[in-house]
Amino acid sequence: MNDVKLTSTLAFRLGTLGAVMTERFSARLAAHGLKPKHAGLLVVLESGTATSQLDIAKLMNVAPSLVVSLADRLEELGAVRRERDPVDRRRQTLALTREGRELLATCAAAAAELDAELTDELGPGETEALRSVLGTLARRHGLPAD
Amino acid sequence: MNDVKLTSTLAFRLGTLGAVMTERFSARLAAHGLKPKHAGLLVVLESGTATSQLDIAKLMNVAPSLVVSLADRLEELGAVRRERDPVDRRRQTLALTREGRELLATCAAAAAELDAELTDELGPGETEALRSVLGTLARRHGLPAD
DNA sequence: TCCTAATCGTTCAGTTCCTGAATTATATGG
DNA sequence: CCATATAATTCAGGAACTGAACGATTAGGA
Repeated sequence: MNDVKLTSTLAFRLGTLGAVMTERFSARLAAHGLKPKHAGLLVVLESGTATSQLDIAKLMNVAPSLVVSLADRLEELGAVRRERDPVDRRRQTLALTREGRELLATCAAAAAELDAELTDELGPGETEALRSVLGTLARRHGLPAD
Repeated sequence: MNDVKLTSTLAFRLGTLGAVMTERFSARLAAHGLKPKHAGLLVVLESGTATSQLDIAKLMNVAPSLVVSLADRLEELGAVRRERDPVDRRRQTLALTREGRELLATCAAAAAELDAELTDELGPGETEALRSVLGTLARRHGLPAD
C-alpha cells in the first residue's frame, strides 16, 4: 500500500491554492464588472489564437453557449466588438477594442498585486523558481503562455 | 501604466493549473463516488483539527449546511461515523472509520498519480523546487499542510 | 442547379454546487 | 426558569455551466 499524504501532493496543493487565487482574483475583478472567465476570454483574444466564438470555446474548454454570454457582457462593456465574418457569415468575429485592451491591463495589474501578496514572505529565489516551473507547466499542458 | 502580462502572472497560472488539477482529481474520485470536497473533509478529519461540523465548516471555508451533505454522503459510504457529543448534545462529532482511512489513502494514491502525470517532463530539481515552494505557500496561507 | 448535410451562433431549459434563512434541539447565563 | 445563544438540519434559491433544439448560412454531391 502506497503511503502518500494527500495534503502534501502537488495536485491537492495546486487545486487548493488555485481556488484561493481565483477567488481573490474574482473579488478584485468584481469592481470592474468582470468574472475570471471574462479575463480568460480577453486573454484569448489578445493572443490572436482564435477569433470565432467556436474556436474560442474549444480553446477555453467551455461550451459555445457560454462564450455567447461572456461575449455579450464584454460587448456591453465596450471591450469587444462583434463582427460577422464577411467570408463566412455564420461566424462571429470578436475583436478587442481599445477599452478591451485597457481592461485586460487592469486585470493584469490586479493579478500582479495578488502575486506580490502571495510571495510576500518568499525569498526572491523561491519566487523565481515558482514562476519558472509554472511557466514550464503551462507550456507543457497547453495553457495560455506568453 | 504597469505592463504585466496576465498570463505570466502567478495568480493566473495557479488558478488555471489548479482548475485543471482539481478537474482531473474529480474525474478519478468519481469512480469511488466522491467529489474533491469529500476528500477535503476526510483530510480535515484525519488531521484532527476539527470534529464538530461547525468547526469543520469554518476550517473548510464553507457553509455549515454543505458539511451536512458532505457528511451524509461519507456516512452513506461508511467512511465516517456520526456521534452526538455526550458533553454537548448539540454537536455532531464526525469520526473517520477504517473504511474512511482507506478511502483517504485511495484519494492520496490518485493524487500521486496525477503528480506523476504533471511532472512527467520536469527535471527532478524542478519538481522538488515546486513541491517545496507549494509547501511553504500552503503553510503561510493557512492551507492544510502535513 | 437543387437538395441534403454540416456548421456557427444563439436561446433556453435543466444540472450542479453552493449559500442563507428558517427550524428544531440543546445549552447557558442572568 | 426564561431569554438568548449555538449546533445541526432542511429547504428554497442563486450562480455558473452544459446540452439539446433552432435559425441562419455554407458546402458538397447528384
